[in-house]
Amino acid sequence: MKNKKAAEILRQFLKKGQNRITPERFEVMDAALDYEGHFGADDLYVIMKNNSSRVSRATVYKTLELLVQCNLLCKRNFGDNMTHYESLYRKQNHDHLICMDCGRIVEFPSTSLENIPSQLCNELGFDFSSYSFNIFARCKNPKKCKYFNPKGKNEKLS
Amino acid sequence: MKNKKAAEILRQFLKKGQNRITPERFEVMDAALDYEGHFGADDLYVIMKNNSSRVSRATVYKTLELLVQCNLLCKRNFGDNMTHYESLYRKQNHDHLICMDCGRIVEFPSTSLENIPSQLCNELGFDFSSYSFNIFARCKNPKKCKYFNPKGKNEKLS
DNA sequence: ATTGCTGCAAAACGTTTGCACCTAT
DNA sequence: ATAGGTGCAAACGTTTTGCAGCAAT
Repeated sequence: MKNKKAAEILRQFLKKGQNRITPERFEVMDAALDYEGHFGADDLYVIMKNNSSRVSRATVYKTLELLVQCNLLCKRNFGDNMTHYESLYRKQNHDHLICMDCGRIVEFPSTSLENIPSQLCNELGFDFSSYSFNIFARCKNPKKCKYFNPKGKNEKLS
Repeated sequence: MKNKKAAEILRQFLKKGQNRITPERFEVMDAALDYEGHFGADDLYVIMKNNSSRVSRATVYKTLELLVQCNLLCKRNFGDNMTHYESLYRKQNHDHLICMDCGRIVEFPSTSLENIPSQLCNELGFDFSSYSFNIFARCKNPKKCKYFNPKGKNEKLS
């Protein structure tokens, strides 16, 4: 177990519920927290398999949900109909700009929004939970962008 | 054809490309623009089928993309891994609050954000295309909410 | 006549589920 | 001993694709 502090958070969370403390869950946690950037559940499964882990796809998917519940991860949706996860552990608040040409994801601090979401919830009579703010844009010079993806894989984003 | 002005927009758009002007495309356009609120591509297909249309699923999916391209529709992603479409025709700019208990979608004007997205694109060296701003929240009193969904269908949203 | 569009069914994709076996409690 | 978790494969729901026939240009 590489992330001891996070492991303690997970352990406490599992104890609180009726959840069992299993090695597989910590294995998934380590892989998830070590991942740089945003990943899909299946990506992580493949990575773990390539590192000769024996966890199953089902366990990876279920454990990621647990990690979201205890705030070690968060979910993101960038419009490509798959769930992206991202470590929240030791990270500051930020939002995302997605390049529609090359698929690059640029993070920027959320300062511009600050307390707009919770304020709006109050006005509308809701309890704030979370928000997502994504900007979709294009490299100023896609041809010269080293990430340029001529297939336009992310064309469908919006 | 019910929406004559929109039909003209679509017609011009199709002519500009190498696209053909077919009755099916106008049929999908009418169904889409007449829909109140957000809909999935398959929802629309089923509705059209129930109204004894002969369009195929493939045509509905493809035509919706065309309608997005000519700005009659826009895509939304609320985190449930399916694409929601919404008419842009005669609608003002707004964002969405999604209730995680009952799934209700509340629209509110985008005034609070205004020009933040395009400003940020400039700073980061991108050409602004679009943005999405979703707030996830819960009814202050879910038990009394007439939309209350005890199954928590939208629990996975974030 | 040509090329793009249609409908259909099959495939693809990410994700969830059912179940027999296993293991933490 | 008994919930709850695991791995596997099958099922799921949404979306895309291949293809033969059709229709707009």
